[in-house]
Amino acid sequence: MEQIDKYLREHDIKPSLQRIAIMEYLQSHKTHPTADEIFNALYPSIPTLSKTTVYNTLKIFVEHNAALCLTIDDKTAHFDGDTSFHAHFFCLGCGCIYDIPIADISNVLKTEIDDLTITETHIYYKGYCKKCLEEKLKKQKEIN
Amino acid sequence: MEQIDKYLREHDIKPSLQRIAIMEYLQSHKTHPTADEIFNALYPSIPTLSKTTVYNTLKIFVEHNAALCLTIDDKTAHFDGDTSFHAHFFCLGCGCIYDIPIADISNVLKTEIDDLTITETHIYYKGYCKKCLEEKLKKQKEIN
DNA sequence: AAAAAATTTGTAATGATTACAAATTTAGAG
DNA sequence: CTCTAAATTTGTAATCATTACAAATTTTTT
Ligand SMILES: [Mn+2]
Ligand SMILES: [Mn+2]
Ligand SMILES: [Zn+2]
Ligand SMILES: [Zn+2]
Repeated sequence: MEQIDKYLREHDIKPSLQRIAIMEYLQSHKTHPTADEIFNALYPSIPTLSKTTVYNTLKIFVEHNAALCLTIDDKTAHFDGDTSFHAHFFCLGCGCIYDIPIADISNVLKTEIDDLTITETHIYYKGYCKKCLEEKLKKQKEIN
Repeated sequence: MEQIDKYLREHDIKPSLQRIAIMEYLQSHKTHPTADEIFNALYPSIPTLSKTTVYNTLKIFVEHNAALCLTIDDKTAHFDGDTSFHAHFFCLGCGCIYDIPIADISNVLKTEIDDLTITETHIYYKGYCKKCLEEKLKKQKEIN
């Protein structure tokens, strides 16, 4: 818990009960949760928590590079407490998101393009996890 | 225009006045427009056009791999009539999206991971275009 | 202890997207 | 050509994630 406090300070974020709880949740759950999922998970232990606070806090985390906002899912934003460079897999069936380690491609990816200043690079895979692929094939069969 | 008709048929999409107009717009405007932008652009020439039709049609295009849906912008979906593999740059200031050619990284990117079946691979850069970076620096100065 | 600043909260608004049923158009059979 | 069914389009209402905003609370400074 002291680690979280330190992590926030290192990113110029003043720790508070809510901020610590949200960052602690982000870093201990590698599921890339949505704001809503974080709220529902923390609400029982922090009954005064407001959903607005979750949204506000996540925005602060992202602005201070203490967390990543993933726009891989067109329905809702997902958040990642791991800011190291890695790719993501998004299942079009169930919506789960997995981390995908990526070899060093600094020689392939650009850090500057023409007059564009790059601040973030994202690599996303989309497809179907094992469970969802099986269900999909089963439905295909039923049709034929 | 005949080209569009053929392109749609090749993707098993029955051409209609609206579908042709939307695909024609997508392929002739490399701006990665939103559904709303497409609607506003086509409405003058097709006054009966419904925004629902634009959404429905774009969904069909994506399902048939005749267009790409970009989730790079957390505000709204953008669409791309170019389905060849390329990366995108999204300006966090003005929201413009540029195509970024990408060297062949088939050796780096995966096509199969564990039990995950990949159907799409996306590479996104985020940052600031020249104009927006200058505005941003100007505002910084004003503060200091 | 009082005042100011920062943070949190609850509610209302926003805005993109979807659900749905009616209207229109297209395709096929006779 | 005419009738009927299927496909497509349309308009409106609903959904739902996110944000705006102002009041309440907590923290910091004086
Ligand atoms: Mn991750
Ligand atoms: Mn493109
Ligand atoms: Zn799945
Ligand atoms: Zn810009």
